Amino acid sequence: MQFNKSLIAWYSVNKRELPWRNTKEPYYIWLSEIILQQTQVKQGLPYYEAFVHQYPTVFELANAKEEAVLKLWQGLGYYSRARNLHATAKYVAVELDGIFPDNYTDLLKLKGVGDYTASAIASFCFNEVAAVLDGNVYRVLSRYYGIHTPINSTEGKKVFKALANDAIDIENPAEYNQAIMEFGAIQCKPSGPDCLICPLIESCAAYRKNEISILPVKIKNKKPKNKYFNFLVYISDSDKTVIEKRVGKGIWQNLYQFPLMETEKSIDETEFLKRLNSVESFQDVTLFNSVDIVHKLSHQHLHTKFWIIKTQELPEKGTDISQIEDYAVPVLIKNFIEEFNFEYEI
DNA sequence: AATACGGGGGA
DNA sequence: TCCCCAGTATT
Repeated sequence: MQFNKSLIAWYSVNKRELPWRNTKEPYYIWLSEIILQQTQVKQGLPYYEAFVHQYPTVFELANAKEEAVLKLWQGLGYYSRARNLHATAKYVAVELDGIFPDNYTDLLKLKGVGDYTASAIASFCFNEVAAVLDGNVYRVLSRYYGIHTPINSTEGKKVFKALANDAIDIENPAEYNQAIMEFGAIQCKPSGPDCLICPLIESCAAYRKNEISILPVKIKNKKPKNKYFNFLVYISDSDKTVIEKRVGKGIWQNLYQFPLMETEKSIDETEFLKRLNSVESFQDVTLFNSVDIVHKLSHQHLHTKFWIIKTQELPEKGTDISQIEDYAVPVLIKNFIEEFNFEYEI
């Protein structure tokens, strides 16, 4: 059997039951695809359920506050996805009367929708012949055809795109796209793939040449950069603290945090007080964590200290401590809030 | 052509 | 530690 027909046959037997597989409604497909970008099904699933429950149609999502969307997205990462999700919902609801574009070219124009997502929606919802190319597809194709071109190089993207367009089943692009991704996700896994029960074992170049473990080839990531964060956790006599919105560029845009003092290296209390007192009058300061909390992102390692500052008056307008859970915060801040337990402290 | 952008999980 | 994940936008 051909490569694509074999995958479809495999898929019909082995596919997982997932909520977005029971619909062709573009809103649900789009929502699931945005959530699943660089995110495993297991991690994204509860978020998908929450969004569908909270925003059953594109109109509810469009009418929501961005703050509410970010709060529901909290913990999933890559927050530009949530901001773009909301912006696109507003665009589709208002400008397109709630009707999503019905083809690859127009879908691609939506914020947060790139080549992969446009292909996925176009094929799943409208059966357009548009081959998806995600991490799973790269792996399956590179192994099956024995391609050593790095998948994250410009050349590689070109080569694999051509291969994907060549392999797609033009009679059933939706099934084929689902099939090759599912196959990559649960059988042709990054490590320890189940080759011995693989329907493609006879014709798989990587298996024949014993290259399963070295394919796909990928250009290595650069080392993450170290950063040193000091969060100023104020507690006033009237049980307020200071929390502020992250604006501008960089990570966690539009999420909330305690006032941040970033330093070149890890600092001690003397150094901290020196920098703090150059701005403010006396405070009672204690360090929450004696050892830096290292929050690891894919491109940054954040060495973090939380400084508890008890004070009569806040340096700026405060927020009731009882309300901090309402704000969308990075996981680093969320973990601190849970561990610190303000209620016990005040 | 590179880099920024999160967080969780597997080996 | 390092790699991967239903990638996209910006530089």
